[in-house]
Amino acid sequence: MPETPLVSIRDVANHAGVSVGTVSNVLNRPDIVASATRARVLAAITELGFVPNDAARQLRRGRGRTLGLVVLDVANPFFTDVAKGVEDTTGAAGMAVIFCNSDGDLTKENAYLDLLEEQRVQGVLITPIDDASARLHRLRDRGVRVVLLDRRSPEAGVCSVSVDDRLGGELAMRHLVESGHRRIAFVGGPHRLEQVRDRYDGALQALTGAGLGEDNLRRYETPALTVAAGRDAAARILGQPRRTRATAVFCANDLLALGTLQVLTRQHIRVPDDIALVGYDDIDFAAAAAVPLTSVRQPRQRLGQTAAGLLLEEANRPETHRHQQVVFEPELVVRESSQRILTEG
Amino acid sequence: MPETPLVSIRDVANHAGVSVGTVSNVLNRPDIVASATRARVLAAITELGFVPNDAARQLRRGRGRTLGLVVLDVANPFFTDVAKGVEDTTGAAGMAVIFCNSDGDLTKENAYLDLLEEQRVQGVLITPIDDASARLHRLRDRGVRVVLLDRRSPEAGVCSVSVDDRLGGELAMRHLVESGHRRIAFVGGPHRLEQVRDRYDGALQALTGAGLGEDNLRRYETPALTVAAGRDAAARILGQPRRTRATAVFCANDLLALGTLQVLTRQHIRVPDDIALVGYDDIDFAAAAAVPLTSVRQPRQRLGQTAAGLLLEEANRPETHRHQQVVFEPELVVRESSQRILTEG
DNA sequence: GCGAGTTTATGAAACGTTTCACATAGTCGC
DNA sequence: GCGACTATGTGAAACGTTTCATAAACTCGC
Repeated sequence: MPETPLVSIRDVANHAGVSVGTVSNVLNRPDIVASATRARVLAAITELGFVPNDAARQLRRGRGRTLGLVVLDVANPFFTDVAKGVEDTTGAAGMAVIFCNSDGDLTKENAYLDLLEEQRVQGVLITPIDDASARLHRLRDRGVRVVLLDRRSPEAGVCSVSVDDRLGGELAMRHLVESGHRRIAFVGGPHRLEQVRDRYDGALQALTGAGLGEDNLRRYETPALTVAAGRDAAARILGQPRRTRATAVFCANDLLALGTLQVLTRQHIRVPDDIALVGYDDIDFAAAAAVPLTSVRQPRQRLGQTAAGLLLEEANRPETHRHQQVVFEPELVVRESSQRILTEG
Repeated sequence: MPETPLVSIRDVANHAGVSVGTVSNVLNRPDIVASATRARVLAAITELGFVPNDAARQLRRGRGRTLGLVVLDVANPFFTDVAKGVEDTTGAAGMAVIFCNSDGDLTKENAYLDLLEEQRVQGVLITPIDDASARLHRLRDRGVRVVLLDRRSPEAGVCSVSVDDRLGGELAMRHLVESGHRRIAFVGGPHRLEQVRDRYDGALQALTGAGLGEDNLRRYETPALTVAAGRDAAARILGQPRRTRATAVFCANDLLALGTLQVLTRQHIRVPDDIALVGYDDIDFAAAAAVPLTSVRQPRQRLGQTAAGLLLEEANRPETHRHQQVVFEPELVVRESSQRILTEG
């Protein structure tokens, strides 16, 4: 297959009998060129099948038309919903998203950040694995705009869009405590993820708020926030002697909860009668689970839209842009997995 | 925030006391430069924090380091698993993926293809909405490599990686017929999606193979392959008088099946006793559903890996590359949603 | 210590745009 | 019919790389 020699702006110019500058003007500021010429150039463009080369434009302009989105796990519907939000906003602005999956692996995260930097993206939306402030600062210093996603920025110099994870943990735990549970398991990890820590801290706070203590909450750390990790954690919980075993489980996300639920069901542990279960994120599948899952809902799509919006604003109006930390509030959605079914009462 | 003047290959050259050509050589063919010089250049690179500009490289070389992936629905775990497979392969090759979500909308699909063309991507992996052969041909003629994903190419000139959807439909339907069902509903759409048509055709074929006819299969067309569309379809099915209502439902994918299941459960229709249910894709959530879902499994991740592999091969060794149509075989995974539970028998 | 060969480095051209200072031609008021 | 505008178009420089023909400096064998 012979590489077809691509047609450039120069070919278009020749074909239309104008200069290259004029063709460029037709493309970028059509209003300043006389309508007759404009029509002629446009005709030449379609006739030759000209497609502008974004690399050349980018080289000249300094930055490209893409932005990077770095998430912890593509397979997690939470992130795909966020991605959808991002895409809503960028698509409307004619920009493209380079989608990167760090998979919770610092090496991959760094590799992708390098790559995005080489692409001279407009900016990066990232849910970092750890605080990584050094790395992110370096990015910023090189002119790459950064917006933290699902993570609150500790400093004023960076935009961030997040959900109040402490509050979310608090809501979940308060609900369990009010349902009478006193031996509760927290499933989540790795601990270096801020979301996990915050949700745990929130849970603890609800506990002490109710006059209970740290010994009412047993923590099961997982290596990742996945269904498989949830299954493992459930096995560990069930390894406890029945009399001291937790009567309720709060999982740091829905995937963990679904994994946990699978194991419980398979072992004929009744949910919620024997063990109550609460997840986090309220992904669409939570409601469709074996036992519909109580979960803490986050505005996933809005998270993405807002983050992309902040980035675009920073890119397009740097002079008026003020960095801001947007924090959404989560909401507890109670379903069957955490409350006795009424018909049985 | 002042745009930091980025450091270029020329700055590195000056700093290291060599020519720009040499720096470029260090970057691209380190073996041909003397190790002392190489070390000096490398030192200068880290010292100045030099990051190569991929746009410039791309401009010179003709094509970039990215490829496009266009899917029908980001929110569908089937596609995120495929994407993960793609990423496995491209990541290892140091390439980036521009992830595009056509959302089943032809306008969006076209917009993204334009954008990818302007980016001068190495190639495009796409699950097209319709056959769109004209559009894809134009792409090919302009030197953009195309690999069809989850869709068999009708012509020899294009690589494709797919799963035998007719066979999948056949497996599902044969299973239901053998379980004694005679009034079966097919839920799926839109009809212009080839996957949907093939799965339906396969189902029909199993039916006639069993000596039954088209009137045993009632079709419920959906506007999309989503959970919400599944809920609507279920409502329509339940709108039928009980005596003529289907006793089994075959859904063109798992999202539809999960939506259907939700409605059935909420209406206290027992699955599988009152209505049996079979899905398609065997996404991870199928096994974790309210009633574990019988489904037709596809090698999702391998689909992505293979497609990306073919594209890279075509890009790197165009002379030896032969276009091929890879077709995987699906596999029926029987779970509770389609068979009476033994303990009840 | 010379010619042939090898290794290593150089510098300029080219890639396809955008941008900007400048040229040209037309319009207007008087 | 002149000066001052305005509207429109031009052409070359610049962006940061890669590549390639060529130069310079070594290394041999004799």
